[in-house]
Amino acid sequence: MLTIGNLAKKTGTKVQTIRYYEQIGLMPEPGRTAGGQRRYGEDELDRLAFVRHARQLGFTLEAIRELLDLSDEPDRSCENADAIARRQLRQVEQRIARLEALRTELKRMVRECAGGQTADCRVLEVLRDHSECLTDHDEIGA
Amino acid sequence: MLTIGNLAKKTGTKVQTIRYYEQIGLMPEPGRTAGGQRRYGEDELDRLAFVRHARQLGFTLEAIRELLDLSDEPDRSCENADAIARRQLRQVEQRIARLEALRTELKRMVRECAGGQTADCRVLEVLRDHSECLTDHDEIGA
DNA sequence: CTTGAACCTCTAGCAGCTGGAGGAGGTATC
DNA sequence: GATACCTCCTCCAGCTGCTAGAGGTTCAAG
Repeated sequence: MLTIGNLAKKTGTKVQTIRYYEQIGLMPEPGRTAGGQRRYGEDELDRLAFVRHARQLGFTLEAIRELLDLSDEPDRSCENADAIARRQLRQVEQRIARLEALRTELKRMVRECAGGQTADCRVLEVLRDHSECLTDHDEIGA
Repeated sequence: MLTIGNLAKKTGTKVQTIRYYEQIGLMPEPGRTAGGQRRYGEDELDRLAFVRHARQLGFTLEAIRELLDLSDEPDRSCENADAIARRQLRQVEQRIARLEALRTELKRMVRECAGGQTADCRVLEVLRDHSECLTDHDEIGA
């Protein structure tokens, strides 16, 4: 039986985060000691590891919820899980493409900085003059 | 003189966002009509365009605040602006590297999905078994 | 002068946590 | 059995960067 602190250590999660997952229903309510402290078993450890791994892969908590539901029904088709993973892959690829455009522009800004005074600073100038850039990469929400 | 709605249109910003920027001190308090509606001039248009452009490049509002301060003092050295841009570039590059690692792993997951039942689903299996992965890319905060 | 769009303020909410206050539980040692 | 000390508990507030809605006012066109 693991305390919440030990579970946190084993999975590289913060204690607060585990309680948060419980609160939003991503983790089950665990057993408690007489004094009211949470105690966890192997099942919970596995589940949390799954969640954390999926988070590291960038899945949203909602997507993870779906994946957990799927993995609770071993007889169902794999298609759904596959679709979720593909969607995630597409999103990652979009983000990479956007970031690469940003990188290009940032590199240009930095390269052209002559190290003079801010009045002539390319960095500031580029930011001021929107027309110099490729415009259509809408980061911001990324 | 621009209404907030027109300013929003010209800069591709939402009205609410402009008011939010004012609230956090990123945009100045503009003049008002007798009835209390905001009216903007060229200065504010330029400033907002600067902010939006920097946001599209992924700068945080804090970084933008610094850049705005710098560009208000044309005599100061360009070094600071350059440092901020370089920092941003580094961050973008790190994010790209992380996302590329994720892409690799997601591709592997998806490629190996045989389309069977969830009991044998590679997608779920990979998420369950942490040992199969390269571990050290800690997305999550990205 | 009337209409209707655009404006106003204020509050609350989103994701995904993180941190702190103030207090109780658990365990090792004396 | 007492003491010390760490971990645990709940509850609430805050972070970034907006976005949405309620409920009411102003402005410009016709």
